[in-house]
Amino acid sequence: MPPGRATDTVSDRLEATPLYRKVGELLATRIDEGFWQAGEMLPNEFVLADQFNVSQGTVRKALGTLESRGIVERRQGRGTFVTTNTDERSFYHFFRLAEPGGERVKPDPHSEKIKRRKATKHEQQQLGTADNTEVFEIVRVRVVGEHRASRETMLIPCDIAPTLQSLKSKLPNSLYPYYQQQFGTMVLRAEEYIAAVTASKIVAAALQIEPGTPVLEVTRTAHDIKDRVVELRVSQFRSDLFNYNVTLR
Amino acid sequence: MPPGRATDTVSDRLEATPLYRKVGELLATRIDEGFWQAGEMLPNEFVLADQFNVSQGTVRKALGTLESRGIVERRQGRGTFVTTNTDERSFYHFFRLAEPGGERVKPDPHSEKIKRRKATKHEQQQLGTADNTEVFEIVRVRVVGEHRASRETMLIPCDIAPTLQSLKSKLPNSLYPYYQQQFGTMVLRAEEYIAAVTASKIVAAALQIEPGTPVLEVTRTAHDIKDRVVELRVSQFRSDLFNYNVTLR
DNA sequence: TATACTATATCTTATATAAGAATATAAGAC
DNA sequence: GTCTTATATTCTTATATAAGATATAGTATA
Repeated sequence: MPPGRATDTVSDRLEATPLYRKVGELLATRIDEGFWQAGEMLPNEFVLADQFNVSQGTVRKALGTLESRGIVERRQGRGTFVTTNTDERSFYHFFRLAEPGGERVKPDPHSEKIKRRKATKHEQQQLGTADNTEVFEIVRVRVVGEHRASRETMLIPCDIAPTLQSLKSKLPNSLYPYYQQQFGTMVLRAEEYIAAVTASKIVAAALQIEPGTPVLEVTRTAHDIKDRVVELRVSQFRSDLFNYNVTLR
Repeated sequence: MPPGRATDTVSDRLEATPLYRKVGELLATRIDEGFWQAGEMLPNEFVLADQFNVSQGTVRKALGTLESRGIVERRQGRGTFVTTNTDERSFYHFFRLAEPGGERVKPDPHSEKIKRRKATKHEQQQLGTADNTEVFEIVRVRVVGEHRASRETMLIPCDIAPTLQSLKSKLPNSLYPYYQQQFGTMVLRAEEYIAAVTASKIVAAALQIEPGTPVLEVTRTAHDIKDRVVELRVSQFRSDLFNYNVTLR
């Protein structure tokens, strides 16, 4: 079929979107809705091309956009797979702690508390949810070797992670893989605001440092495929032993 | 010409690189060497295809990689242009200051000092240069409205920016566009390490805050097309009024 | 018979090319 | 000046072929 159909009219001229983008959107929506789950293999390019009634190259280009957004991973000769937020991946993308001027570090969980409460007005606004939203609040301390590294306070709407509190065992090391496995929520983007503050008594106790010591305070909103906010997080990082590392391009 | 030639041997099998990547590398090298300058338009896809003896589609894919690396910008119907590091672009990519939880801010220069000196051993190592490297050291303070926002200390090897000190007028608002215009050096990537520290007397004076106040200290290496280090920079940011913002994906 | 190796078939994504459409700009007609 | 046309550019789509990965069947060997 030639790209420009003979039936072009003004009305569909207005909504002229390239085929590959339409296909890409449809695929993204399917994945968001759990049609294909984490780690699952998508049908091959030719099958998808058949389903959408386009050529393999067009499906290919659509899949390329999903790949660059981190939604799928592709391997020549193997197939196209829904990205699994493994611990590794999750840490690599969303946990930026590093040796000063050097390699990134991977901390271990040390302790955690979880409770259910109502979100404040401000939190509701940040989450983009209605009034009276209930959230889980998780406070977790992490260690690197012998040292306390961070104290994180996470806020997750209950309707996103309904069974979170009934979890009997400890929370998994990384939450985003858990969100994905349990609730089909795929964290793809995080927006962070970093400040230097003095450690409060609570933070100092958690990080085993003197109150008043400067620490990094990182405020984050985490977003899914459709850019919905799925988590609020405020973390304090010990900054004398570790740095926050990021690459700008 | 079909992709796999009948003359394939073991030796050229080993160096099997897709055409579009070879073409991309050649184009990147040309731009790095100043064959096409900032803002200049490249020949169109068909002309380049002719020059490299490949099809338009292959050139197109190569240009796509350069575009995603930020080396060129393309506009349908207009052409492909070497990216100009405008002030806007430079600030947007490489200056991450923002209102807490909100919009990015664009500060103005307030004062600056420049001198020439020998790099220390450690600096040489970070720059990846030989012994006895001479550098320019620039110290600059920036303001947002009435408030001091940052104090930056930049280190640039003299051979990268030979005429920097002879500059009569004030330094331009943003340095990277200047590097590109004057020396053909295109900063594409910056690696940053962020720490929370207490303001020293010098920093406190520059930022007009009390000594001991926590400030953000950002240590940066800036890299060009070929990933050479072209600048070292240590910046202190006032953190009570501003935050460091970054998007992770 | 069981096991290890090897070729082969088949499934997958990747690469290269070609043709036409969409977009921007300049030149020409009125 | 304003509209139309021409021209130059990138963008979209389709097609054919290559290349990578994996399972399977066959074969030799112990």
